[in-house]
This record gives sequence, C-alpha cells and structure tokens, in this order.
Amino acid sequence: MIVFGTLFFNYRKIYKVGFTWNFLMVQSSLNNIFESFIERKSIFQNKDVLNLKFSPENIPHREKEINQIASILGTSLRLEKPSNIFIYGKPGTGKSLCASFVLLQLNQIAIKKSIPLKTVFINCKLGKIADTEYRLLAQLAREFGKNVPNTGLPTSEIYKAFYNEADKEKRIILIILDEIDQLVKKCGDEVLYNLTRINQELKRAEICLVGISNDLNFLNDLDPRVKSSLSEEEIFFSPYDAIQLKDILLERAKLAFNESVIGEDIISKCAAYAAREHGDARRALDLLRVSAELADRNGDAKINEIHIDMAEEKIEKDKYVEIVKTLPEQKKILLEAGISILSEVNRRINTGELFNVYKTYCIKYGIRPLTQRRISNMIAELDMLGLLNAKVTSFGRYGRTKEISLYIPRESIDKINKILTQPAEK
DNA sequence: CGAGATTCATGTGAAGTATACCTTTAGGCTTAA
DNA sequence: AAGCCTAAAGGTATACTTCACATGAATCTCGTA
Repeated sequence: MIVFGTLFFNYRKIYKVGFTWNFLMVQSSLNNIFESFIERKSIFQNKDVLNLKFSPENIPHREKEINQIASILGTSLRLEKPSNIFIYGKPGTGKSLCASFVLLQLNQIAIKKSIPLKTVFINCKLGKIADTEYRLLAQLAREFGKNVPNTGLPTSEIYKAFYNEADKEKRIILIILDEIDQLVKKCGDEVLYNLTRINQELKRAEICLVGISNDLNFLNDLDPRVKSSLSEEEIFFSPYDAIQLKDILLERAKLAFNESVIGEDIISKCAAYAAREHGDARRALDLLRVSAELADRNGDAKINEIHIDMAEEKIEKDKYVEIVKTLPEQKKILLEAGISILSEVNRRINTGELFNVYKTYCIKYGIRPLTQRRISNMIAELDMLGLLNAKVTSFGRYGRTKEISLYIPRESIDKINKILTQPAEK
C-alpha cells in the first residue's frame, strides 16, 4: 500500500512539470493554427460518415445478402431458433456491416414489440478481447451483464456463468462472431463445438450462431460436426466492382462533405483505385477519407486528383505504422532487429541470424531475450500480420529454416523505426 | 548412375514453468450488545 | 458474539521455456550396370 502511494505521488509530480513546460512552448504558435481553422470553412459536414465504424442506413449492392440474412434470422421474432449462418468473403466486402445492420433492425423491432431477443456482436480478431476460448466466453458473459475477471477462473466456471446468465429467461440469443477463423486458428474449434452444443443444455433460451470469416477455406479445416452445425446456411459475399464501389462512395460522400467539395470524377477515381486490388470497400473509404483530410489540412476547398494520389501513398505508408504501434514490446524489438539487418544486407536471412541480432538488441535495451523457440513463433506471427515474409524452406544438406524478408516498403521504414526505438528506450 | 541413407539447422508439438490474478478460508481486529 | 478486513492457500489462464522429435532436399554412400 505504502509503495503504491509513493509511486503515484512521483508520477503526478513528473506529469505536472512536463505539462507546464509543453504548454508554454506551444501556446503562441497554436493560437495561429487554431484561428485559421475557425476562419476557413471545413470541407467536412460530418466526418464520422467516412469512419469504418460508421453504419449507414443504406447499404448499396448488398440488398440480396441483407435480405438473405434477415429472412433467416427473422424467425427469431417468432421465438423460433433461426438456422446458424456462416458468412464468408474477402475483406471489405461488407460482411460485418450487413450482419450488424440486420442485427440492429432486428433489435429495434424486438424492442418495439417487446420480443425477448438478445443480440451480441463479438470480434475474435487476434489481439482483441476475445481471441481465446476463455476470453470469448468471458466477453459473452459480460455482454449478459455478468462481471467476470480477465483471468484466474477456470474456463468451465466462465462457461457456467455465461450459461446461467443466458438461460435466465426464455429468449432467442443471436451471437455474431466476427473473424471467427482467427479464433479457431489460435485455439481450435472446441469452443465452437461447445457453443453449438450448448443449445441442448439450455432450458429456456436458445442460441443462434453467426460466424463471419475472411478465409474462404476456413470451413474445410473444421471438425465435421462443427462444420455441419455452424453452416446450416452459408452466405457468400463477392467483392465489389468499381461501379458498385463508386455508388458506395457517392452515398457516403453526400453525407460526409459539404456541397461541391468533391466531384463525381474524383469519386470514380477513388473507386477505381480500390477496385484494382480486390474490391475492398474499406480501402476505398480510407482513400476518400485520407484525401479529404489532406485537402482540409492543406486549406484547399476542393478535393482533387492530387489529393487522392497523396492519400494512396500515405495509406500505403501508414498501414504498417498502425500495426507496429500496437505490437507488444518483444515483437517490436524483434522487428527492429529484423529491419536493421535486412536493410544492411540485401538478401533474405534465416531464423538463426535474426535471432542473434535480436539478442544483441535485447542486451542493448537491457531486456532479457526470449528463446529461439518463441522467436520462431513470433516470426510466424509477424508474417501473419504482413510485416515480415517468412517462408519455410529447406536447404537440403544445409538444414531447414525460415527465409525471412521484409514486407514493409522502404518508405515506411523510417516512420516505423521512430516508433520502434521510442518505447524501448524507457 | 541411381536408390537409399545421412546430414544440417531449424520447424514443431507437448509438457513444464513463471507470473499475474481469482476465490475461498481462517485468523485477527473492531464494534456493539 | 457478530461483522469486517487481511493474508495465506489453492486454483487458473497465459506467455514463455524446455525437451524431444520431425522435416526435407542437398549431399554422400554404395551397389549395380
């Protein structure tokens, strides 16, 4: 208790000093910047519309899919358990958006007519709250208002907690598991098996599962029992083409910008850029948002082609920066080591080399290095994140190793290095 | 010359360990009768 | 004596380590033509 108190006191002192210093330094120049912002009319009407989290009222070119989902889940309004659904398709094809859209509508009707319906949307993405069996169940239990600890309890206990909360009253429960493939890749399909089976044990409530996956082959690796029960219905989302993307962007642009800020030709170009890859609407929206931000910051009244080109470049650079920022410390050091030798020697390196360099970096920062075994796994994880490219290759007589090369483009390296060295020095 | 054995350097799975955190429980302290 | 607080005990998940065996093609070995 006493130790904690003093620590806290010190922290406050440091914080206070730092704050006043910064404030004095920055104050005068800030005033000018702020004033220019007030004078100039913003090109945005409602910037949130371009945010990925925003859910529009209109979802163009997905009417068919939405109707499909809705007609399957609709039975829940008659208190009949809907079929489980498995939704799959490439990233940025609107899977999550459509699912949560239908969920929202269902919820509204359910509330209006006081139908006992509970909906839960959980993202199982790695590094998020629900990427293990325990964490998924804990999150579910929390959704039902039961406060459970992050660790310490047996998984069966959490399972029971969720089960009890869910079964409290007669109702239909819709659980949407986004990026379900990542969860299964990390800890197997046992969770899903349990969840699909839980219905037989529930007395009052009934659970319906909706799995969303980016991985098209995900179902094949599943336990056949889970596979058949999870995919009672399957819905495939095909990528958008350039024309569809344009419609989506037009829809959003109408809401996001003030009038005559952006021309239709510019939007077409945005759509064309994004369609070039694989019809990723997320990317198209990002492109539009970033170019608008650039234009706004530049003081330009209109968005033009140059902004889009700049945005394209910036996104390409920042894509990696964002990922790197959220990396745990050990992985940052590993990545820093990787970047340093890979930019020094112009060839692919192997696990042993990288591990040695990594160790020297650990010593430099005074951090205990992890074992090679763990590093091997981490390299694979960085590969999954698209930061490194690690391919297992055999050199016959000369052993077998991962051939590692950098996935990050040269231009982003500087930016990433800044992030990498910063926290490690503390 | 070619089939099969060998080899290397690491991949990979499983079991074990350390850490952080949770609940339960027992003992001590406080409070009120 | 009842109620509350605290610390220890007993238990778990997670991240990591240790151990042991698996991999896979270049190279070596040796029998055969």
